Formats: sequence, structure tokens, C-alpha cells
Amino acid sequence: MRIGELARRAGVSTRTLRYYESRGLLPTRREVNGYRVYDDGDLRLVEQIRTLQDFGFGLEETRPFVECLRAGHPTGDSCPASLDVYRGKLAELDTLIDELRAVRHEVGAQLARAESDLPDPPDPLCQMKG
Amino acid sequence: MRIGELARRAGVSTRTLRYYESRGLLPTRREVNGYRVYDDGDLRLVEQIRTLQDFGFGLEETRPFVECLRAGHPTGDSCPASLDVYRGKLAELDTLIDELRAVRHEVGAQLARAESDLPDPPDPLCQMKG
DNA sequence: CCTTGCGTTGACGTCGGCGTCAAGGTCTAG
DNA sequence: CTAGACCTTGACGCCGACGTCAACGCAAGG
Repeated sequence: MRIGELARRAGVSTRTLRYYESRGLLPTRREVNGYRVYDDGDLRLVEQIRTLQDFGFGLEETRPFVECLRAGHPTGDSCPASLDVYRGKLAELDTLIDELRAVRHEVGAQLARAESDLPDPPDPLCQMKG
Repeated sequence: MRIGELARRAGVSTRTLRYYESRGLLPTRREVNGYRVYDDGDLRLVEQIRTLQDFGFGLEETRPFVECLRAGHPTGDSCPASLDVYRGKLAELDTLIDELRAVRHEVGAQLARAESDLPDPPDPLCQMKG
């Protein structure tokens, strides 16, 4: 399989695949003419990367998973290093969510205060008259 | 007051102030020699911008607040446009928080599954022997 | 021979909010 | 006169994950 087919099957662009390769996440096997050649294992690598990316992982954070798969393990998270990344991400998410909730609370309070200072323009069809 | 003093009092860099000006958020009054000149009202503008930025608002989102202040209103959120930004941000935060919680749930599940498949290396001082 | 559809590398563009020079002008104190 | 502390504009750098374009090679069909 060449880069175009892998791209189609993985649902990414060829540019993305070349970028992953430049980051050392994909192997660099070539045909005689210089074309990149891939197999189903490489498809799994890309799928693993995409899954994690969709979760908001940075590319570097996917590296342990990729290396785990390339080492022959059944899944990308069959290795301790991957689990550490999971744990780190959980902590990061917890922190972030807490911060966002605090901000949400703040903004909500500001909105409430501002709304009470400046009551919104009354409905013209249902205006209070006295 | 000139740019350096405003920067100190607002706790930002002069670069930041010039950037705000380039975005049309700060006025462009000058002394005879070309130096920028500011007053306390401008300090309030910068403080308003910083407050919102700390909440995660983009610069463009601070514009209604800034214009509201510059229009002479007592606070940046004394205008309907500002309230709309508040409301939009609240919706955005709610969506984002929900997404992050979903991701957190997913990642947590993956970690649990992977940990059960690959129990962590037992404590070397308390290793099971039989 | 020519087109079509693949592939290749290299390099610049994107987005936000500035940081960080570079090269110069202005004003004040000594 | 000079040092220094301030100011000016302009322009490139940064981060991440690519998009997009240029200019070219390779292979097959008509």
C-alpha cells in the first residue's frame, strides 16, 4: 500500500502522514522508485495516533503508544509508558476542567450582576405598564 | 502618562499595549514628540481587557467591553453587546466542559481497562512468590 | 507523444498574542 | 559631551499540526 491508499483508509491527508513520518512516528520504508510503502500495521499506528489526537493528546504524547505498537504489543496502551501518559492526561484534564468551571462561575456571576444593573429591553408585546 | 508607566501600572508589557493599539483597542493620542500619551481611563481599558483575557476571552471578544467603556459607561459590561459576549462565552464553556468531561471519562475507562490487562509491576519489597 | 494520476521534496502560510531584537529618535542629569 | 533611560517603527520568531503551492519524477493508457 502506498501513501495515498493509507491516507484514504485512515481518513487523513498524505501531508499528515508525511508529517508523522517527519516526527518519527511512522516508518520510512520505500519502494525501488522511492515511493513510501505501508502495511496494515502502519494503518493501526495511524489509527492509534488519530484516536489519541481526537482526545486532545499532542503528537508527542502519542509516541509511547506508537512505540508500544511497533514493539509488537497487542495495543498501544499495553506498555507502562502509555499508562503514564493516560494518568498525566487525566490529571491535566481534571485541572483544566476545574479551572474552566471556576471561570464559568465567575462569568456567570458577572453576567447576573450586569443583567440586574441593566435589565434587558422589555418585550414590546408584553410590556409592564404599572 | 506614557506607555512605560501605563505598562507598569497595568502589569503588562509595552509590546502588549502597542499590540492592543494596533488592534484598535487603545486610542492613539500622541505628545508633540510622537510619544504615546495615556490617562486613567486608558488604564481601565487595559484592566478590562486583562480581566477578560484571564477568563480565556480572545482579544476580539473584549472589543465590545472596551467600546462600552470608551462610550462613557461605568463598566465594560454596561452594554447589551457585552452581555451577549458573556452569554456566548458561557455557552462555549458549557460545551467545552462537557466535551472535556466526556474525554476524561473515555481516557479513564481506557486506563482502567489497560491497567487490568497489564497489572502494574509489584513492589520489589513485597513481591508475590507463589 | 501526451495526458492523467499517482508519487517526491522543499518551503512558505495559518492562527493568537505577543517576545525579542535592530536601528534609530528624545530628553534629562551630570 | 555623553551616558542612560525612555520612546519610535519594523520585522522576524514562537508554538502545533498541518494546508497549500511549486516544480518536479514515474507509470500506464490511448
